[in-house]
Amino acid sequence: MKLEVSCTRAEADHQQILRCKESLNSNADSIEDISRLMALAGNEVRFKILFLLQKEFELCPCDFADILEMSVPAVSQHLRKMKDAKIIGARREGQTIFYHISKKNESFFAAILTNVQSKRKIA
Amino acid sequence: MKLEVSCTRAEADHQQILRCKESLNSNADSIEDISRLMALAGNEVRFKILFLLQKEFELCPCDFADILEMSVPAVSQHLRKMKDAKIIGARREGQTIFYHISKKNESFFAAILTNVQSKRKIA
DNA sequence: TAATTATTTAAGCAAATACTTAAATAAATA
DNA sequence: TATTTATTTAAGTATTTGCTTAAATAATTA
Repeated sequence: MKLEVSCTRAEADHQQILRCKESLNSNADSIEDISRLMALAGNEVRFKILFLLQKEFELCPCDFADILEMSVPAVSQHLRKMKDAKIIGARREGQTIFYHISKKNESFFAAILTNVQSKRKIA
Repeated sequence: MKLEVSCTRAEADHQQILRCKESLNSNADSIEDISRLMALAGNEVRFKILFLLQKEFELCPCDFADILEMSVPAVSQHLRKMKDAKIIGARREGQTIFYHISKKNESFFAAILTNVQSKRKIA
């Protein structure tokens, strides 16, 4: 891949391009963090898990397996990804492990999940 | 995969499970829509494109190629995905095509992209 | 302590993703 | 009209993802 300027159009605004590069650079960490969160929430199964956790506060892997009609290991692997990313947390009660949305990301996902309900009203 | 109830724990709240299933069902369309948006925005390159479009209003494929330091076809394929999903729109000016965030999703992404800046302040 | 139950982990595989390079469109200009 | 420029499209490929099945942990109960 060429690393030179790819476009030679006269109208190209080089100040704008520089400004954009700097903006990406100074926000690099949070851009990476948030796009990672979005990628995790962008899987339909995980999005449903987050949607349900917001409504019910906490649920266990076998609840999810029942509700989503999928295997327990498949659910468990999704939960693990979100737990690794600190999107959700876990609490043990005997053999059962209850998952919940972590405090840290509660408001972020609340803002996104709001759109599920509002969109339904419109439709 | 077994389609039966996967978990036999006595404490399982069958009303809760039913309520969850119904909630997913009645919101199925918007859940699918929004998780699809999230998946598209969850790619770091596309997230950067949206971030830049929010700041600069409109940019062309070769601007993005310069700024993101990647090939024009690679950029173009990301733009196409977002255009197909109506996340962004396009306007032609001679040979140059300028992309912008579509009115429809402007506020949705604004809410998400806000977190980029605020997170930077905290850090 | 042995068996059962809930969950996780690991290996394997099919599908999806994101790039590459080359070719095709489309508009501007010589 | 031929050439250049901006963009898109298409084919090929390596990587990632999300499932499956089987085995491993961990806690409860008989």
